[in-house]
Amino acid sequence: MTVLVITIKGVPMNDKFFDLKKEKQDRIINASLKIFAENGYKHCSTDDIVREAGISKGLLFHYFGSKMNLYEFLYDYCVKFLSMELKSSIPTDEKDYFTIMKDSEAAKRNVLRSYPYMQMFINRSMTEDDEDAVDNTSNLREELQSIYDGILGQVDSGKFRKEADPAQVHTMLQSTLRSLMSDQLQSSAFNPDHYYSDGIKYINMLQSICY
Amino acid sequence: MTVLVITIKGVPMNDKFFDLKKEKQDRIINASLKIFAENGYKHCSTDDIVREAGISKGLLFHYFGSKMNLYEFLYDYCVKFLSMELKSSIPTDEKDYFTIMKDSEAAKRNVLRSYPYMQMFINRSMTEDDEDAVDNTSNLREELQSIYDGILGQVDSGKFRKEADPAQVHTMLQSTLRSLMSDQLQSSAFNPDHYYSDGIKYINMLQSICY
DNA sequence: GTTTGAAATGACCGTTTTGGTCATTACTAT
DNA sequence: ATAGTAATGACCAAAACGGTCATTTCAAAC
Repeated sequence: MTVLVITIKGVPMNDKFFDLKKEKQDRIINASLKIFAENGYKHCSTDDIVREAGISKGLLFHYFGSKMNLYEFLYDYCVKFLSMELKSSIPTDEKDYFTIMKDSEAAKRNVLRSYPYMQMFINRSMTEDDEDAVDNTSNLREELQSIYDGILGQVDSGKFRKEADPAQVHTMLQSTLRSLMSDQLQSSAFNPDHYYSDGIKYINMLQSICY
Repeated sequence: MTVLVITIKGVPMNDKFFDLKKEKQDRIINASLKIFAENGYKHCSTDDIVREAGISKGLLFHYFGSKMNLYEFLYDYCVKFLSMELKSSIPTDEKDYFTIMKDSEAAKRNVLRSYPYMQMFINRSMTEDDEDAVDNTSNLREELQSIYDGILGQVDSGKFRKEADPAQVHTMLQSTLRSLMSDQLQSSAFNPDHYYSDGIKYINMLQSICY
């Protein structure tokens, strides 16, 4: 008896996973995201994941079959979830850079409420060094990238004063928000709303000195 | 016959290490810094280090005795090297924030020329999760922190316009420079001077919109 | 309260990797 | 040649790895 089926996206797994209580699904997903995010594919151990999730090792492999399948499932899940939140939070006709970034942060906050380590998982994946892991998620990577590109493509940076280079400002903001999240996730009691309000402060300050 | 002696700083190692050609010393140090920086203490393997350094495993343990001793030696070495460069690059009577940051970047560039992964090693150590590794370097961590605190203590932020909060600006700049370095180290041909000139651009832009 | 089928377990497996050792070899300077 | 140190890498016991499976737990149906 085989328990693996092929999902729409092509990630082999046992669909019975989705019959679990949502809380348990998310506990497994979050534990996996966290351990992968912290150590990368190769140095992430399934023992650590099941310990973090509070489930048995057998169960993890019952649902996902292999470590690589789990990784692919997670990536697919992240791309779907992130793009959904982004699309519903950012109006396609918005052109102001800082407004878009605030909307994007609101989307991020929604993501973090359900999956605190989802953003870190994606961040870490950008420097993934395991060849197989990269190969098996390349299409998903491109899909996510094109969404980000699309959002930035609608920006009109006309309001920037001449001393403020939009590209440099964007790089700075991205770096700042990323390390802000990294720092706050490190601390024991992570709070998405706290992260969000901190992020908005930086965006507002940047806006006030860039316009 | 024991080959381990106690150095001034209290890190047990074989002093004969310093009799090696400087190039070989640095090859071993850089390989160790790189592997530790990429994986953290626990998931860093000595096999990876010797492969990266192009030496035999026996030699590494001949000089450093154990993985933990190597880690402590590296930390000690970094603190000494960083504080030396910082002290010689930043005048104690300089009060302007952006000038100090530029001097600090010049110091960093000098460090990177000899040890490209030194800064990343220290960065990674800030989120080290191995208890023993943290405990055994706690005094060195404090020493380095007090140096950074001292430098920032001499800053007079009077010239900042009211919309630009100095603390927030500093956080942003730190994050930006860190991810700038991280990105460039990722690429195959890392160039300290290239990193430096990129960093200066960000500092200049920030200065022009903060004053 | 018994039956039943799926959910869940964790001891266990073979393999790989780990930090660390040491008998041996290579090299260099007399 | 000789002597002494630099350097090697096969080797070790122990741990960790991804993955399996016989067994147990559990909840719903009768």
